[in-house]
Amino acid sequence: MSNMNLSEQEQIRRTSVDELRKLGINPYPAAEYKTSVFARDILDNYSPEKNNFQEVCLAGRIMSRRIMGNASFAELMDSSGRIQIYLRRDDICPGEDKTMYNTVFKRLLDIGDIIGVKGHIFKTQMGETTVHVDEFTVLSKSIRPLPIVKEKDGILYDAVTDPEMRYRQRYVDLIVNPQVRDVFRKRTQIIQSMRELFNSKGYLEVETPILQPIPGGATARPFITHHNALDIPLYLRIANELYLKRLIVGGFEGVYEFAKDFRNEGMDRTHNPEFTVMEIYIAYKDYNWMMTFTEEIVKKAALDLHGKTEIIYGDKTINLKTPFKRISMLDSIKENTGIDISGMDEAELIKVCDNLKVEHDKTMGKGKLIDAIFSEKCEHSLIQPTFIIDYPTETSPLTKMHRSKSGLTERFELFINSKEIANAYSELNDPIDQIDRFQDQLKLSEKGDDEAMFIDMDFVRALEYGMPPTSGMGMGIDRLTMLLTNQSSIQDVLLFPQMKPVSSKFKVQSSKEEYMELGIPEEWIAPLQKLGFTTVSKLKEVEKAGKLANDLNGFNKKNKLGLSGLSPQAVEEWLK
RNA sequence: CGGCCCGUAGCUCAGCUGGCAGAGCACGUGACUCUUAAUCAUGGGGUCGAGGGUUCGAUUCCCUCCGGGCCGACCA
Repeated sequence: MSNMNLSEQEQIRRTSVDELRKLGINPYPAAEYKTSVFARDILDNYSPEKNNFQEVCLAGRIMSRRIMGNASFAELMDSSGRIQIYLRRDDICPGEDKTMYNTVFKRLLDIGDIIGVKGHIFKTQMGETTVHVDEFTVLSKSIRPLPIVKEKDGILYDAVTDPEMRYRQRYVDLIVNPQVRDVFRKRTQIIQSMRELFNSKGYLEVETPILQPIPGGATARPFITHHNALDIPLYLRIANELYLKRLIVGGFEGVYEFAKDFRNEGMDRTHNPEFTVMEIYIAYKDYNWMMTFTEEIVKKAALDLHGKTEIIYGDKTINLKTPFKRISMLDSIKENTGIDISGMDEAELIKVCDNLKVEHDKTMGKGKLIDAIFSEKCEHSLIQPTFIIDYPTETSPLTKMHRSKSGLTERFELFINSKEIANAYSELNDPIDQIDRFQDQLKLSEKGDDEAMFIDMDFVRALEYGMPPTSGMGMGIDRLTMLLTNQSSIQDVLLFPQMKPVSSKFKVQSSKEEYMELGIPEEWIAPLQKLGFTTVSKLKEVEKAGKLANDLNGFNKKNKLGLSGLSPQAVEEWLK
C-alpha cells in the first residue's frame, strides 16, 4: 500500500529489484568492480586491423536499449563518454538456462541502471565501435526513471533544459547533459592553471577564516550567524583581504587563497550568495607589476583551456592576447562622454550626473558619483580586456594614494565583456592613513551609506608593525569561468547554485484513528486520502454517499487492491 | 522589489471562443540474432503547481499564493 504514491514505472522498477534478489542477484553489490578501460580509450584507439581491446572490462550507466529478440544493443555511459554494447543471448547464456539474458537483461534491467561488462571490441556493420559482451554484472539498480534524451546527427531530442530541474537536481543534469560535466571539468582546470602559476613562483596557498568577527576587506552586506559557546555574532566573510595582508606583515613573500565569499545581496544571472574569489598578495610589488601578472594569469588560463587566446562568448569574439588596454577611469569617462571631470567637486559632479541623466542620491559622495557615471556610461563599451586604472579615494579605502595624481588611488579593475573580472591595488600600508580612511568610511556610513566598511582595529595594528609595499589582486572565479566556458548564467558554472527552497506542501492530514472512529475500515483510509479526502472534515462535506461509494469501488478496481466492494449504505453510515 | 512569460504523464510538449485530458519518447505484454531517435503490434499511465471565485460544468476565465525564466532596480 505504501507504493500507492509511486508512479507506475517506479513500482515496476521496485518489483524488478525484488525479482533480482529472488534470482540470487544482489542489485546493490558491495564488491569492488575492477574495470580495465574507459569508453573514451576504446573509441579513440580501437582499430580492427590491430585487433586490440580483445579483453576489456568497463562499467557505467545504461543510457539506451534496442532489444531485438535474441540480441540487443545498448549504450553504456561511463565518466569518459558513451559506448555501444552488444549482447547476444547465447553468448550471455551458453548453457540451457537463458535467464540472465531473457529475464535479467531484457526485463529486469532498465535505462539508468549501472552495470559492468566484460567482452571484446568489434565494429558493427554500421561501423560503430561496440563492446561484444560475454558477461555482465548488475552494479546498481535505478528505481527512478531517468529523463530520456535521444540524439541523432548531433541534434538532441527531448533534451532536459528546464533550469528548475537542471539546478535543483544537478545529478540528473550531469547524467543527461554530458556537456555540463565538461563545463565543471574546465572550471577545475582554470583553478589548476592558476594554482600552477602561483606555486611555480613560490607563493603560498593559505586558508583564512570564513567565520569572521568583523566582516572586512570589501563593501557589502554580510550574512550574520551566532556562536553559541562564545555568545557572539560572527559574520560569513565578504572578503579575505585583511587576513591575507596580515600574513604579508607576518613575513610571507606571496600568499593566495581560493576563497568562498558570502554576500547577502540580490541574486541574478551574475550573482550567487556564495561565490569564489581568488585573492593573491605579493610583497614588494605595485599595481603596475600586478597588471602584467594578471594578464599572464588570464592568458595562461585561456591557453591551458583552449590552446589559444581567442575565445567566443555568446555572439562576441574576445581576444585575451597580452598586453590588455590600460586606461584611467577619468580618461575612460572622457572618452565615452566627452566630459573631463578631473578636479571637479561634489556639486559639479552632481551637475554632470544630471546632464548625463545618471541617477544619484544624497548618500553618494564624490567617489560614488564618479563610479556611477563610469558604470552607466563606460562599462558597456569594455568588451575586449581592459584595465581601468586610478580610482577615486572615497571608494578605495584600502588602497595606496596615487604616487602622482591627487585624489586618486593606485587601483585597477580588469573588465572583459563589460564585466569586472579582477580588482587590484597597490595596498595601503601607511597605518595612519589607513585609520583616517576607515574614519572616512564611518562618516559615509553616518551619511546613510549602508555599505561603508567596518573598522578592523587589529588589522590597523598589524600595519603599525609595518607591511612591506605590497600589491594584491582579487579575481572572480565564477565570472572568469563563465567567460572561458561561454556560459551566460552563474548558475551554469556553480554545481549547486542557490535556489529558493520549494515550500514543503504543508498537508493537514487526519490520523487513522479519526477515520476509524467514523467506522471506516482501515484498508479504505488510504484510498480515501488518495481521492482527496485527507481530513475527516472534508468527508463531512460529502453530500452523495452513493457517489463516494462508487468512486471508492472504482479506485479499488483500478488499482487492483482486491478489497471487497462497499455498499452506498455502508458509506452513508460513515458520513453520519 | 517592478514588468512580461511559463508550470499538463517519468521526460519533451500539444490542448482553439469553457463541454468525457492528448502526442512522441519512456514503461508493460508479444514478435524480431549487426541495431542506432531500431522497427511492428498491443496495453497501461494524470491531484492539469496549490488554494479560492464565476459557472449546470474550469486544464481553459478571474483572484491569491508557491516555484521558475527573461527584462529592469540593487550588488561583484
